[in-house]
Amino acid sequence: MSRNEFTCDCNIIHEEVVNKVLEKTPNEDIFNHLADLFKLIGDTTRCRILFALDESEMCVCDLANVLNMTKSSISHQLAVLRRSGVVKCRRSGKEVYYTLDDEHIVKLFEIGLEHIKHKS
Amino acid sequence: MSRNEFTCDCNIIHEEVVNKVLEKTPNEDIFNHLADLFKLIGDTTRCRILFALDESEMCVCDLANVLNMTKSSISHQLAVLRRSGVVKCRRSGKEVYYTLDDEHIVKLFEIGLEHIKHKS
DNA sequence: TTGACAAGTGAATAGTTGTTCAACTATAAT
DNA sequence: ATTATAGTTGAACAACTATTCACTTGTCAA
Repeated sequence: MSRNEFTCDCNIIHEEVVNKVLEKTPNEDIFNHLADLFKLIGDTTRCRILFALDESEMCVCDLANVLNMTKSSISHQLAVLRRSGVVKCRRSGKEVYYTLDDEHIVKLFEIGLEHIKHKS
Repeated sequence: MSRNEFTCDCNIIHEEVVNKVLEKTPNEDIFNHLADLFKLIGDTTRCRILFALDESEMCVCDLANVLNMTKSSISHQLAVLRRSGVVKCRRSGKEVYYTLDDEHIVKLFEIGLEHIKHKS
């Protein structure tokens, strides 16, 4: 019944602790979603885009100027953010305007900033 | 004085917006640190380790059993987490016991879980 | 309809990263 | 001392990812 029949290469040392923790462990999907969320904001470029959009709605060219990067690069990252549902966009003429579409992102940044202050 | 002399390949469309956002933009280090923090927890294995350690102090073998992974794999990830200062360890006999060492990690997970609930 | 510009996209490249494997060190027990 | 077990570590490999480049699409104005 122990787990080491599979890929773990060692004995259980504290069976009670392991069982208690296993009981409280969320299922795999939860961890995958959590990791995906943090991976999404775990990139300097995407962090800067999201920070910028938190200040103001912006088109791709504006963002490219703020970040001092190419339109293409920004556009690729915006596509990632849009697919994950944290930004949304609307077209107006030739431009496409992006806005934040997730109330949790800003909270995560706030705590992240606290963390940095605390560690430095 | 505009930024497009460098790597940006387009014109500023809304100069006021760009300037306003540029003023409020934190410096590069902040974004690098933020992204590093989220990258750190943006991995399924490290998420699971941190969740487990939030339940109880554990040694490497226990963690390997909980996650059903090899000791080596767990040890590598614990080294990453330790270098970043989010876990600490103490040796007792042959075993090395790890604990959470960062009050912000749990908060980040809480908001992350809210996000997931909200989106599903 | 033609030209100009904003934006999106697929393929390629370069850099990064997680796991495995095979050592190795550290500690305890016989 | 020898053996066994816990844990660490460096190198190698595979998988992933961010940016670049070239091209395409969409929209507006002349």
